[in-house]
Amino acid sequence: MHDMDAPQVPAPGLRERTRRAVRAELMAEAWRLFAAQGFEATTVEEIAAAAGMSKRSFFRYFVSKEDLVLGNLEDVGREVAAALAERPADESAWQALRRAFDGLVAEIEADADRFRPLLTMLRSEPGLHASHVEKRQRWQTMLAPQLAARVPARAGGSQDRPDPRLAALAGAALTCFDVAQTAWLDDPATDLAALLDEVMTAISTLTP
Amino acid sequence: MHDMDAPQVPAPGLRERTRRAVRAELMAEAWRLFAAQGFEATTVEEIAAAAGMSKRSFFRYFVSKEDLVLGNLEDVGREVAAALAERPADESAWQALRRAFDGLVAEIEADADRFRPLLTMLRSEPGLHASHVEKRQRWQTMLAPQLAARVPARAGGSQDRPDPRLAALAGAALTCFDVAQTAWLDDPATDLAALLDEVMTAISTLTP
DNA sequence: CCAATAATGACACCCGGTGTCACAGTCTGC
DNA sequence: GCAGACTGTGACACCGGGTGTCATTATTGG
Repeated sequence: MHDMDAPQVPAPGLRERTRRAVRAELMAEAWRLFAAQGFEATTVEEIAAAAGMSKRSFFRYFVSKEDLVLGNLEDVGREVAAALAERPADESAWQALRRAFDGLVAEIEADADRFRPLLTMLRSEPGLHASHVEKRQRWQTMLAPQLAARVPARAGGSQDRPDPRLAALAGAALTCFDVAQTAWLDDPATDLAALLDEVMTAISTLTP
Repeated sequence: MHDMDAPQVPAPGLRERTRRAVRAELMAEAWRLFAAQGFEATTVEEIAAAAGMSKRSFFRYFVSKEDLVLGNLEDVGREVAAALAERPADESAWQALRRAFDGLVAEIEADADRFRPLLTMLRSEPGLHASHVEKRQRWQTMLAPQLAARVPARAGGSQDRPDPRLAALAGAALTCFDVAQTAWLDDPATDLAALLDEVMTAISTLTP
């Protein structure tokens, strides 16, 4: 394999670099406005104007106004799924799920000052909240297949369709994460990791 | 307690009756159009015209186009919460949650032919799906407080804030319901109750 | 029958989002 | 150096969901 022709990952290329710069500029400007007037009250035209461009061009960088806020959530989901895939094989599904969140939890707690207003906005603005919940529910479909090896085979079910128990486990873990995150937002004293531990062990001990 | 002076429930009043009739008419007309062309492809103006009224009047009966589809979900959530509250006290939280779904499960299976296209549409149309997920997540806040008596007191937590473990249990049960419902849509052969049983017992047995 | 009240239609408007077109820049190969 | 091809951009019109307003029309109650 030659070098010189790597398509996207190792060669950002000037095109892609400027594109990323403009996206970052738009995000920064948008965030300033959101903090000042809220998400809904800020219009796309304002954001575009603040970054010195037309509304039409804004939509060439973000597919929607919500995408500006929630776009990177897709990658975060992939990171969690990757972390789950790399957990040792002797961990149970539930343990592995708990550990798969470690990176994200650490990241959030590391600069909580940046994440707290973001997450708070995600809960307060209705449209944003809906999209957030939906996007995060799609993590479930990324995580579920990774659990197959950690769960005994299904009793009677057909093997061709995806095992709903895996989806349920992944979904329950994500619910725990969401609940812990919410409690963490409401009570700045406690730390997120402890909350997640408490909530996930509650599921394992209180479900029979 | 006298009778004769119940304010709204037993005395619909002609005003409210016609209002309900118009709402029903709009829903029927809308559903016909949705089935023919899909949710997004059907415009509010079409629905209103089909029911013989202006677009403006449509929004006097439904706060949004999505509300026409998801409006009753609010009441369904209340029904589930009521069913949960009436479960015998000796049932565990998880058992009570499972049983609280019985009414809804029976209702769905009773006329599956009506629910199947509805639920399928909720999953296929993106905007609708987002609102659905969000609305159903609000069931969590209705169910969680009912579980307090079925769960041992928290270890170190403050008593003034809501117990996140309750929200996690309710949320996990709702996730199970959602997963079972999805599997039921994909595989018309199995019955919903059995799927819900399988998935909820999977959570209780596979979480350690 | 008449006055207060509610429902309606018509119209203008906002905002998120898209399609289109013409124009500028840049990057190629000749 | 130049003709392209490709890309990014602004301008404009347009769509559709949703709202504010106002004048007109039922309905209701006295």
